[in-house]
Amino acid sequence: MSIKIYNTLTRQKETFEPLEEGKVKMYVCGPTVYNYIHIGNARPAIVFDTVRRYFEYRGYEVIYVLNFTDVDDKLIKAANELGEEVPAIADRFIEAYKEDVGALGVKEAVHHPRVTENMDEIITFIDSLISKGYAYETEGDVYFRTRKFDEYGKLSQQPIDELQSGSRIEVGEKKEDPLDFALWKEAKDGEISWESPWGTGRPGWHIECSTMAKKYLGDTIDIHAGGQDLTFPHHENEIAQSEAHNETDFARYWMHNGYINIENEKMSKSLGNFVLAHDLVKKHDPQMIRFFMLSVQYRHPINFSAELLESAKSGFERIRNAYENVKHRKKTSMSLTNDKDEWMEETERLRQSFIKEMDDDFNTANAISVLFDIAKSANLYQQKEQTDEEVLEAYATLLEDLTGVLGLEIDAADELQDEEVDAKIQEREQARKDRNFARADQLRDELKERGIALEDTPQGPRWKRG
RNA sequence: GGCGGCAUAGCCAAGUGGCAAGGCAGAGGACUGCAACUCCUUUAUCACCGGUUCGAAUCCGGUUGCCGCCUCCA
Repeated sequence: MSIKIYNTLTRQKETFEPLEEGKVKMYVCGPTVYNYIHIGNARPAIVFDTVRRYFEYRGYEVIYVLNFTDVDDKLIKAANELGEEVPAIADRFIEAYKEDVGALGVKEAVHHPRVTENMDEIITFIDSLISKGYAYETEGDVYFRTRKFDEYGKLSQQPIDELQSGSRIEVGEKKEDPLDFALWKEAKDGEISWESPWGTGRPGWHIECSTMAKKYLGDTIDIHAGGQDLTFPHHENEIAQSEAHNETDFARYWMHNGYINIENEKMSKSLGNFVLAHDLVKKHDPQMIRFFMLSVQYRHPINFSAELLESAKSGFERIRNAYENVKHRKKTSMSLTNDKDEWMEETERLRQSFIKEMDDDFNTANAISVLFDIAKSANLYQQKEQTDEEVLEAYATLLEDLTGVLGLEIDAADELQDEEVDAKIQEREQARKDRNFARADQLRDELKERGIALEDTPQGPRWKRG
């Protein structure tokens, strides 16, 4: 069995074949760090983290690179507005990004390159493009000669002449052609800048990714990923730069995630209808946000609302309950042999069906439906009069493994310990024995007010927070 | 104007040629002292109109509606 990926470049699903056996070289376009990220920015972080986790689950080593754009127009603007230096702002929001995305279960990348730390490589890259005739300098700026790259438009599948009709020609244009894009921008007075053969300035937006992907992963990488809107022009330009420079294919598989909408409208900083991940993870269990995001195929749009988040939460509770049911039952189970084998086979069958769904272009929506199948199966087994410890353990492990692949943390506190709660439960049990149900209910209500939910099972009472 | 996507039950969402997954919400039942958890039962002429086919949500043509990219954007 093999993993299939929908490749934007070919507009079809293709079997994944790594350049190097057992390795995946993956570059994801990261945030421009001038503000907190909104939940739209959180989607690619979560989606591609899940892709990475799945590759790892399937035995690949993933060299995961996610860059930070720590100098550009928006950062300079923010610096002016806040009266701070660009690096201070960048540092602050890189930390915030890591914190927010970390709360959402996203693993740290293997490399987190920053533009400002790769300035030499960027300048060398641009210089080399000029030598090859793919770029030219005018009045301190350097532009890429777009029409010289024959395959321009192959990712977005736009005929080059149609692009021109839509492109904006700015006043005081220094470009040879409106399609040309900036590799290097001359610094205005007081702007943060670096020395270069073309005077002081800073890199254009696209060049950083070409340079850093090459530096950390090589001339050709396996997977390049990002939001749908980056397809054009960002990724198209990256291809042009990298392939002109390296004279080989840049990325083999291009993956793009769909948008998050608010009230069916695109969420964006410019429209002002965005929800900051920073705020959201404080209001809701970040696990639920992640579960919600993964409940839809990554290429499709998601509509976001508090109601939908609640609905996802109820769903995830079901899976978590099944896990707790199994864990709890394990305490009172014994070893049996009669139907053990078929249940063990059942757990393996369920694991395989999860793999099958994820193999199909990381279909997390279907993978989650397998999680629900597992929950049902586990609940049915757990309710039998006699249960086998190994089977229960197999279900628990299965749920831990597969929720882990999705970056979800199911492993709640194993042994809840609280003497005061235990004392109340004991008291309630006595009251129940005495058929003093008024007192028993009173005790249960008291606990509930403290955020502790009691559940009576055939194996005795248990409790959980929430 | 160019390129592309979407339309499936009250809501969310898979499925892309062979009897329409799953979840949430609702209804009924089992379990329970009552609950909770759980289990069982239950809800769809797949936007519309044509066509291809033994067979279409799925392929083709058209219509309508919504959305995105072409300009900073995940």
